[in-house]
Amino acid sequence: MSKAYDPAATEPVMWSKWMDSGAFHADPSRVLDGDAQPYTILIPPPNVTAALHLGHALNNSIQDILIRAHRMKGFETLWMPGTDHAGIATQTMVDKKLKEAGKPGIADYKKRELTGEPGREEFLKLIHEFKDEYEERITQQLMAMGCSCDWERQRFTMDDICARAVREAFFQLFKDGLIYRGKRLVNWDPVTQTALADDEVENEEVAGHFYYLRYPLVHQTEPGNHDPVTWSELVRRGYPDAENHPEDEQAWITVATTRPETYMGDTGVAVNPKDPRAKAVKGFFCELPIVGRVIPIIEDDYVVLPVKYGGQEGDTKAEMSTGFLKVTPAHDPNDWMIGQRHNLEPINIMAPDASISDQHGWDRETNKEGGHIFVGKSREDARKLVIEEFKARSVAEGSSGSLLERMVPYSHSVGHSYRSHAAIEPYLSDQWYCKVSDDKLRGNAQRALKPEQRTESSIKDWPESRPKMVADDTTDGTMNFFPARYAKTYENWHDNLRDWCISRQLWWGHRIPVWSRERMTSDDIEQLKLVLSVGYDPFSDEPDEPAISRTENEDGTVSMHVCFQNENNTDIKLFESAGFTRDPDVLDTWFSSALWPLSTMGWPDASAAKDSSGINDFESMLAAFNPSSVLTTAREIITLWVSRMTMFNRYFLGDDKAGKAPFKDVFIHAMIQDGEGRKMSKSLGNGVDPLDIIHSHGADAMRFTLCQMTTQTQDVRMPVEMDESTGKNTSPKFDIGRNLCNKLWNAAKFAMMMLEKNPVSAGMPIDPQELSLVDRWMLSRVAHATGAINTALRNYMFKDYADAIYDLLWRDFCDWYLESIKPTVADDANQAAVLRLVLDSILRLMHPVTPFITESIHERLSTIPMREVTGFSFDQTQSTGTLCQSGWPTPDQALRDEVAEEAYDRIRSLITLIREIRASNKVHAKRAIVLHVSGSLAEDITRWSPLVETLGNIKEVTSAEAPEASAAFVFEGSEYRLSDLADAVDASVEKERLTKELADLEKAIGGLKGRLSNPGYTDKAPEHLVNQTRGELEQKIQDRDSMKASLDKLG
RNA sequence: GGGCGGGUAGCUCAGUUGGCUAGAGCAAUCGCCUUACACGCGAUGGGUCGUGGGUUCGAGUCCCUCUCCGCCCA
Repeated sequence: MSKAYDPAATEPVMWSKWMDSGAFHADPSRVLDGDAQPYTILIPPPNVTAALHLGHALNNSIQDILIRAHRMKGFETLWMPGTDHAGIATQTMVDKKLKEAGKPGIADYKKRELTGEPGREEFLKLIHEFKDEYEERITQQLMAMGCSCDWERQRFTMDDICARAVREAFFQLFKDGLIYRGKRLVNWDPVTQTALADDEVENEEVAGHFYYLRYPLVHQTEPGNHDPVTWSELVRRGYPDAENHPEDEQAWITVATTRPETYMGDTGVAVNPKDPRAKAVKGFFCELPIVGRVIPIIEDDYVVLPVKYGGQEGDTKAEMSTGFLKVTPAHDPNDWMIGQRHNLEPINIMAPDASISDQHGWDRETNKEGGHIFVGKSREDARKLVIEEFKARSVAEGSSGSLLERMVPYSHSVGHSYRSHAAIEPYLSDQWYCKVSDDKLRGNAQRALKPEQRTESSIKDWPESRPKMVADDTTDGTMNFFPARYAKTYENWHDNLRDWCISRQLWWGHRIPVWSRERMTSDDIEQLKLVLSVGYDPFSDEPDEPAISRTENEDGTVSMHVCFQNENNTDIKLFESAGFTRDPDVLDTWFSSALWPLSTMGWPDASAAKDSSGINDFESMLAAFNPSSVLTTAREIITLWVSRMTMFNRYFLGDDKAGKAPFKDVFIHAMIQDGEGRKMSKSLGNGVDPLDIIHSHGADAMRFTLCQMTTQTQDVRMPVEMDESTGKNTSPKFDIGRNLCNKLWNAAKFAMMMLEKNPVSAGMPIDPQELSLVDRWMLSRVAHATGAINTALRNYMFKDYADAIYDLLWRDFCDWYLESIKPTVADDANQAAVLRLVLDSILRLMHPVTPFITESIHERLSTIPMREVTGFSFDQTQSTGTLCQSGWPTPDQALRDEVAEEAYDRIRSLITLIREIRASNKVHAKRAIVLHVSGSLAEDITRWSPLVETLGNIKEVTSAEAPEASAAFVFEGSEYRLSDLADAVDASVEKERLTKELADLEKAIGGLKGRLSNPGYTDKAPEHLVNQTRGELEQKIQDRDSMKASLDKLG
């Protein structure tokens, strides 16, 4: 074996070995035949937009640890790999890359499409090429990390298998009325020109202004005819302060807005009914400056009262408010609600790119409205122009002050696209919605949660969300978050859930399987019935028939939407010939992600599932592996993903639409930040590439370090440094993992050298009682570590796992066990057998975290026969000669040897004392010294003397009187001496050391005495504690007295 | 505005129901190329546990106040 572990030489070889062994392939029949319990993890499919980052490395290391440990524990494990098509992200990424390369972008392909050329298809081909490249890269990365996925089953959210699931799910939801068409405000991204879901919008604080605009008041005598309202009229109606204005001038009200550019879309002004001015302006109208539209003043208690009229002091909104609110239903969600309540018409004044337009709902010319100067301006330019124009005008000719009353700086949060980072425009459009607020979706998601993780306040607001928990229920109350606090995030999300906008105006994604025809008259419908085959009723609800929904329009016409279950339905052509066209939009990426637990298992039709690689054993996958065991993911997608998977899994897998949750546990891992607590990102340049770390430190080193970092907190920090020699980012934290691997390598090298000298021969299991102290101690430590690791795995405490490995390998095995057995192992057959067994166990316990190095060492170790120790066995697995399929250690409780542990701990304390003296007297490591023992413990020490001699480099343990030139120490109350430290012992060094130790003892004695003289303590503290304190004090006094005696001798 | 996480040694983090002198790794210092490992071995120094208060015989741990950093939601 080489002097140092070489990951680059080892990892590819071990990887091939695993792939050849077929160890990662899951066999559902073993589960269904009862040969093994299933253990399943579905990979959170990484987006095909980029290579994996360190966060992925962490998440996938964790999953591999869980999978590998359970494989060794005898479970039939399935780790389902795959990637996500990431609709908007991928499409914008490809568009950007094309533009950077000077090639035509999506805008050009859209033009082609308009001229009848194949634009959409051609562009999708380009995205597919991009996807293939990144999918390959991601796969390579996961393999380089050692991820033991079932690679034969790798999926992609847009492959045929997944597409079938999406089609079926959409059809069922559509048919059940849980997908509907709605015209309402969406979060519109004007850059990518698509709608976004609420959770794809990020709020950012933006420094802007509050603009105070004056709207003149008018009477509307008849439509199109209006007269100014004068201040004197307002005085008569009791409008406060109206008397301070010239009485014959036109009166105005002031609205405050952060978005003056939307004023062209105003269709009302609202005032709070509690406002004292409300009565005075009742029945009046406002005339929109420049545009000239006359809009009503309505009363709505949504309007915030200004402080002057009853608003709360200190409330920023009340302090900013004028009491009058311009209502723009088509461009603000709150205004939309007000508009709904008061029948105000929404007027959309923007084009999809957010420029001002009179072509998308603002019928400016027909209504003879002004404002043409704003048309065509971007929303930013329009804002400037509106302000300019208002500033230059006054309410009426001759009146004082401009229409722009004032501007106040104001910073507020504005929604931005999580993809393009453009400010979101609330935009009126027709979209498809999934009715997730329905109890069959939301309710099932809530009820899936374990009762202990629900909060009473949530259940109180919504009693039907309480898990039913009938006997043998495997549906409600089964899902468990780790750490538990994240259940709250999940619960809270559902409490405030709104319907999910699932259509996206993109090309890259699952095309919506709906054909529509808008505004059909009753004649059209009769004609349609004729066009369709004789006897065919488009409104029937038979299986295999398309699902049809109708929306009644205001003008009495009907819009019809037809959803076909299969692409090859012959009726599609019929409907198309009747004027139906396919919806051009695609589905939100999360729609297919939400089906991941189903689509990857061949749902809905296992027998028909067959993918390009020819794998066709989906037959029992769903039954064997759904629900999965655990989902490990990042907290930011608890809502986007975890919730929706739960809804869909339960909805589609239950006869009564209340099936099983898709996973038993949900583990939310920490987020890796840089040393300053910032997110790792490309723009900050503080990211660390997993492949760089694999090259510099090895995959195992990276995995161990990540495992050790994974605590239960929500963020973990990783100081990032630039490696000067490679110009790449790295972190000193990975050295821990590399050093650990090297330690293991060398320990194994040494152990096998010993085993060559003293080969183990097979035979009957050894009775632990026949073993030496140190062997019994070591087995006890393995048993202890196994228990600690099992507990850590059960609770997803990965740091505890890493620490248990570290302590077992480095502290117990290397520092003490190997050092202890050096002189004896070559001649002690039992000891050699224990060494063989312990090393094997350590390899097995470490394997899930550091798979490559352990597999490599195991390959050599397995050539040496193993002789077992009674009580020390391994789980049954489908062994194929690889470590990754070898059994997990299952030591009996009886191997936990308290007596051996206590005795060995005493020896270690004694050795530590001896080493301290050696160090303070600068005794060379090679110089063997003499230990003089006396007192009651002399017998024990003599019995341990071979160990003491080895570990302390003692050449002789004697009861003979020590010579003058010797160093004293106190162990368990008695004085011991070390002699032959050097040719002469420096008395002053000795004196200094003993004096300091004496002072420490005195201090401790003082503390203990103080505690015991406090009656509060002796009366109230538990008796065993008080006794313990008394014993301690006694011991310290003995130590002190011995120490004093030693010091006295020095003079 | 609501919710959550965090503030413990120079750095990264442990610290279970309150109970030994608050721990580990790295870094630092000193000594060692001791025949597995210098990616190592032995030893040493280093902390008012964010602030202020409370409960208790006893608080890093429980309660309250304030403060700073970060995340999520509105």
